[in-house]
Parts: sequence; structure tokens; C-alpha cells
Amino acid sequence: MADRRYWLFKSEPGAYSFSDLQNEEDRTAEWDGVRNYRARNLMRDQMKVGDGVLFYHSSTAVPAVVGTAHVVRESYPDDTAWEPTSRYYDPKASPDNPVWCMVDIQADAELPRPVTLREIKDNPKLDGMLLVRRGMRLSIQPVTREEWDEILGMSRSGPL
DNA sequence: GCCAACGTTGGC
DNA sequence: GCCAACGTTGGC
Repeated sequence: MADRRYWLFKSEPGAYSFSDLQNEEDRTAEWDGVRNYRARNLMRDQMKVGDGVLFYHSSTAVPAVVGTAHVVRESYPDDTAWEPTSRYYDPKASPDNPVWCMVDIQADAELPRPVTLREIKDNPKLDGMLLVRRGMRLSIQPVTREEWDEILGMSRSGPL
């Protein structure tokens, strides 16, 4: 797939972990609850079926990329936005004006070992990653092919 | 728990 | 449209 793009999705493992994704039916989940416009626009405008996803665990003892997944359904309305009991409820949203969208992702594989944020920061080849630069708070980030390859390569080799 | 970075809100 | 106040994220 020549124009395959790559992404990094953050999740707090206490709320939703890579294991949770692997345990879903078809290892597939709706990525709902994104409430940041930059992240939404990336999902809505650029994410395509087949795109690669690095699954990153944030707000945990050892923040790290822990697995890979891929997009199996492109952007569609996030119906949790107009569900008043949802923790993702947004009064601006409605079925006629969804405001927020989501994609579906399917787990591929746990990495041979996690690639930690510390290692990513220590690797000069990865100093352009948004994860370690501006946009640190972005829950969905674009990743280059080179960064994708580097992280998977780090995972296949031993810790530094 | 602290705090820096960043996004959002709302008064003007 | 500016910008201060406020809230959230997320590493440490």
C-alpha cells in the first residue's frame, strides 16, 4: 500500500489497554471519545483503512509503545457525543451535527517488548516525533514511515 | 502531587 | 480578535 500512513494512538492503560483491544471481538474497537479538534481532523481527513497504528500507553509507570494495530473503518460520527450519560458527552453535538468522529482499529500484535518513552527520547533518530515535541498532548499523532520502522526495529532488538 | 504545556472559554 | 483565566494532559 503505497500511501499507507502511520499513527500513534495514546491510551491510559488503566482506562483502556492494548490487552483490552486484543480481547475485543475481532480484536476491533471503536476509537470513541476523541475531543480534540486537531486529533479529530487527522481522523476525519487523513486516516484510511489499512493505516498503521502504534498503540501507546500514557499516564502509567513506564509510558511506552506496546503494540500495533491498523485502521479497519474510516471516520464516522462518534455517537457518544450526544449521549448525555456518556463521559464523552458534548452538548454541542447531535445526530444532525455530530461534531466528533471516530475510527475503528483492529489489534495486530503486541511488540516483542515495549519501546519506552525514555528510549524514544534517547534515540536521536526519533527526536522529530511529536510525542517528544510540541503537540505532546495530542492523543492521536502522525508518525512517519521512518519512525514507525525505527520503533518496530527497537522492539525487535534488546533494550538500550 | 507538582507543574509545564497546551487547548478552550468568555469578557471586552 | 485579543488575551487572561481556567481546565486538562501527562511526564516525572
